[in-house]
Amino acid sequence: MPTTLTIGKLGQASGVNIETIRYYERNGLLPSPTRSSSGYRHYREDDVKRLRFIRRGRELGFGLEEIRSLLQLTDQPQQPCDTADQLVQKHMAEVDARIRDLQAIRAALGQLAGCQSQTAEHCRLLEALEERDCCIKSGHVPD
Amino acid sequence: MPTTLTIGKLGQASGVNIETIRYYERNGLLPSPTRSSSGYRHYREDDVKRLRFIRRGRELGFGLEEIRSLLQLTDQPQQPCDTADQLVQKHMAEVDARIRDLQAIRAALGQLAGCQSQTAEHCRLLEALEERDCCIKSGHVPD
DNA sequence: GCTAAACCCTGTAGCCGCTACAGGGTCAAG
DNA sequence: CTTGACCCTGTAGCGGCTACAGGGTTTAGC
Repeated sequence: MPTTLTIGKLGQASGVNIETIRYYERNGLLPSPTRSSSGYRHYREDDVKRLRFIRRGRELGFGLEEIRSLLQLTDQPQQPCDTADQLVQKHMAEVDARIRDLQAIRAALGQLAGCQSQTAEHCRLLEALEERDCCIKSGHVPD
Repeated sequence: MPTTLTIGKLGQASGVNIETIRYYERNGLLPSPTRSSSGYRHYREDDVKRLRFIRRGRELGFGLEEIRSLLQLTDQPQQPCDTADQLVQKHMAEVDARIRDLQAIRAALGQLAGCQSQTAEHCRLLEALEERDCCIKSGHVPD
């Protein structure tokens, strides 16, 4: 059983795409691994951990810069962790705002859906987009 | 009072950034306007309407391709509008899914927030990211 | 008439977080 | 010894803008 992994194996073990792994390396989220004589990357178990950490952070909606900060904290276990908590709080507020925005959009769409008109001329959606001043409050545009 | 608008005035009237207006023109959402002898764009009232239409569509979270379809419908008022309604339904389902994803994330964050640990070593967030298998169900990564 | 500021033009590059090539080299199984 | 699966680098694309750089034009005030 090998103690090192090729990038393909690392991808399998961590659930992260190979191209994404190389991307993380370029961006300094993952340290440059050792190389074989032919230039192949060789990873260790630590890298699997680190990559999983990143993946879970992404699943929670953290940006890569935020994840970078969190990784820095794990690298220095004696550091105070209040910055981590602040990060969570801030992110949570953003998620909440995002949910509210989407719920407003959802409500507006609900009003527009189910148009019974046969032609575009009197379609509820099209009229709403053409004529109303604004359907939703938030200035934030999603997606 | 002029019947035509410069791009700056159009931007003000429609609430859309000048650079964005030019971007929409490049992408065929807005027709190429007439030009003055010195090459300045000159717009008509119709363009304000069209641009507002686009802006409202964006505020509802539609993509530019979807908005393109909707604009096509408004250009042909005799067309049936069921495609518009299908578009709304589809988009609404996506918004719903997105809201559910974010609520799952929000719940997971709520569990992690408020860590009382002093050091990163035993921080709740960092431990969660390092050790747990997966915090949330959806494979979809947001933002 | 002249100058300065405010506007307009084109074209290109950057943002985020990947993803998808092209065009090569390497390694392991049969 | 070949075939296929893997790996490498570098670059370009996605969406939906936004931000320049480096120019030209118009307008307001003196």
